[in-house]
Amino acid sequence: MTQSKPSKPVGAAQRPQTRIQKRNRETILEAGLEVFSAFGFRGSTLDQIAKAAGLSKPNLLYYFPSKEAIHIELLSELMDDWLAPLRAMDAAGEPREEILRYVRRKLEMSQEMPRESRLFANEMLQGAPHVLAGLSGDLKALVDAKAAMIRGWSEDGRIAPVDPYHLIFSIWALTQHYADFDVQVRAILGPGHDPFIEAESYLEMLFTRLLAPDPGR
Amino acid sequence: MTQSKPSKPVGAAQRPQTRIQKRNRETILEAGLEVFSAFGFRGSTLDQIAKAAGLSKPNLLYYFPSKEAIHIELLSELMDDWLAPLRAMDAAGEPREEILRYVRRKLEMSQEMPRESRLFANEMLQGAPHVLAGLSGDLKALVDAKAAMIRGWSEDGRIAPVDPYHLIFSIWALTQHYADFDVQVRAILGPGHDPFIEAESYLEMLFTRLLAPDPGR
DNA sequence: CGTGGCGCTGACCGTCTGGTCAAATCCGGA
DNA sequence: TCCGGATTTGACCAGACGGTCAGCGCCACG
Repeated sequence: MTQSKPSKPVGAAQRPQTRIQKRNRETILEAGLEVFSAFGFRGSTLDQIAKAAGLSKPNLLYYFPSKEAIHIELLSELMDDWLAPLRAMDAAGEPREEILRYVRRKLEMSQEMPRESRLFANEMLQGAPHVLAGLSGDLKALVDAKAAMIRGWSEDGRIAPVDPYHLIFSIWALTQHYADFDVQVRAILGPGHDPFIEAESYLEMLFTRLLAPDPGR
Repeated sequence: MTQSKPSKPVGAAQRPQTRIQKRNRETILEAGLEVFSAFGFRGSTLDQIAKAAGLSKPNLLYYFPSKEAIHIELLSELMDDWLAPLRAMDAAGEPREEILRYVRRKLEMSQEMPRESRLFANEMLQGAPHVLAGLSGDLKALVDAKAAMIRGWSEDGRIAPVDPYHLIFSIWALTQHYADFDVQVRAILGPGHDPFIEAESYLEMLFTRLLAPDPGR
């Protein structure tokens, strides 16, 4: 029977005990984010991650059972942070301000956490093999709730009538685009432009016009 | 000196002579598109592509000098098709109709050519190592020209004032999102929804409201 | 000042991967 | 029919990859 390695930390199941464990797990996840977001899952190697973390490859595998485990851990951590601003959208607030705040916050996150955005985009492009369950579960439930809220605002005439699901999609698409396609955006704008500053006022204008109630009547 | 393989086809430099060559090159590119778009460049293997093409691996390398050569060929072919609708935007047309036609065509392409869209997105996420030159060259020139055109429309009061560059970015982001994040979109909408049909009317509405001249005054 | 277990590592393994090569097969034109 | 080049392939290679393992240091605690 198996002996040895009696307390090898497995995945994220148990409580991370030692502070060394906590520190090294965080170091590894940080390095994993750096590498995975730049090269994708299959394009990244344990050696790359180990080097970025300043640890040896076997040491990585002492804290995580496999390369995939690091990836999965990153993705599940990500989903929480990523959706927090959507959760914060408040039915009691002023509708256009709530939506615009969400747009602004999401754009901020694209600027400050482009690696997370790319990691997520990569996962989606591959067909979301690791998070598909989460998508049609938690995420769908959250979006359903918020969509109902937005629909309520539309029906009350506080914002123009819009499909709330596609409104949310368009917020995601427009904000994450500036992180995921950063190279293209910068190549086209040329030097001397800050994509994110310009995007902020552009998106504010776009959603203001889109949501203005009684646009023509 | 090198003898043998006197007429081995190299890249896309020479004229593809035989019809066998033409057929097989097309078969390989089709298979490469299938595999690369699903797994990314590093995530795809020559064996996968060979299997998808129904050819042997050495045979692949008889027609293309390397895995990367297949990838590059696909990307450069792609850029042309991908930008054709933008090229077709006509200064002489009715501005809103020209822009909306572009949006519709781009959305159509997302639906009909999702593999190309994902291939391109993958390349962007990795920092566009193979097409960076093209981005800041041809692409930038094309976008500059069309942006100037759109700015002219704005200044003439035929559409509302908008930053033309970010207008173009938003068209790309909103249409390609439905191809690249297809899994997520479908997971959230649930069965019984056709994302692309809904997207068409949503985007038409969005850009109509965005571009309507004299929105409030 | 032991000592037991946590933390860490060099060496190693089996597999996969991109690519090569010599040889076999195919095929159109003379 | 025959031939030379075009096409195809099985066998192979060197390196990279994810992962394993036995053992070594080190440190907290008694």
